[in-house]
Amino acid sequence: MSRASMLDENGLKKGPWTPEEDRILVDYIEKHGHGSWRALPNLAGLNRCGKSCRLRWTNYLRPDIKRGNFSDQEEQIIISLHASLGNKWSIIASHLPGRTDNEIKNFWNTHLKKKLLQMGIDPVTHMPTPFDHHTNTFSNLHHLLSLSTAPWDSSSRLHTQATQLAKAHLLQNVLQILSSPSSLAISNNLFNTQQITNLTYNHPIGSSFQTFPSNIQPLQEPLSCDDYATTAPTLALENDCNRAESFYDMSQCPNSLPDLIPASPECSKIPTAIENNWGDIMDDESSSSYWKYAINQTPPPPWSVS
DNA sequence: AATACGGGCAACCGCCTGTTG
DNA sequence: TCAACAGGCGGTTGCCCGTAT
Repeated sequence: MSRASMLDENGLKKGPWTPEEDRILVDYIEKHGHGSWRALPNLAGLNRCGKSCRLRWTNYLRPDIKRGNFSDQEEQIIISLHASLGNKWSIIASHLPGRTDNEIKNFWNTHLKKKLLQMGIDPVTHMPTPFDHHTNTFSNLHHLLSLSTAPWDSSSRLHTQATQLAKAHLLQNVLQILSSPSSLAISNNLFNTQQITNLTYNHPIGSSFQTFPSNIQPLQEPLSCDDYATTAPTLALENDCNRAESFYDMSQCPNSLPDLIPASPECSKIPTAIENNWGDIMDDESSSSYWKYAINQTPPPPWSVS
């Protein structure tokens, strides 16, 4: 199911593996371990380069490879981790037992990327598509709103996600307008624009990203199993029961995830001015549920100083 | 029925990093 | 300190197959 077999300049075979080659490789590794990959082909009697053997083993023949479709939970983990890590497929794969980096990479490129685009999210930045200054429209907002009002299967989370994204999208564009030079005076009455750049909100499909595109979330220390126990109740408080439950469902406490909301208790304090204005812009559900303030600058913001 | 087209994915390529002497 | 080597990683390629025309 791939390129036709051929020989490279060293006479080593390239292209698809035959069942017989697979059997030889598996037999050898089961008996001796892989050891030096470069030496393995000769020792095992395979006319392949070591690299090809390693890839075949790690991506296909390893006994702990999980086959089949990705679950919703796996999807969410991939999206979350990609928002934090970018195309670090091997690290993402380390959080999904039985999945290979290659498999996740392919899944991302063929499925998730399109899915995010359809939802109006840039798959690179994980941010809603920005305000279109040429047409003076909120690109994709209409689409998101139509998604949020369309009939949905009750088992699907997309409905909620689309609603939340539409709200987030609207808010982001409002913020952009407020932060424009012509609106600076107005926005300064609401809050310091420097502070805006550090606002993050909890991505409805499992990640956090900033309202302004200048920064990507830095890699956080992975969550420990205990962190999951504390993260899930937080999520529940945020009215995101599905996601909270999904954390609880990780019964075997899988590999850790980055901290999606980089906020210590004091850091997560939402400034009153912003909170009040959010309330005017957003409804109750989203105004207080999906936003947190991350303090990562010095000096601390005025509202954190009594 | 034949052909064109596009999606999915296994495998390869080339670069980067860590290790060793 | 440096070079050589091995392994790992992300990006890309190209074939197979299902679907549309």
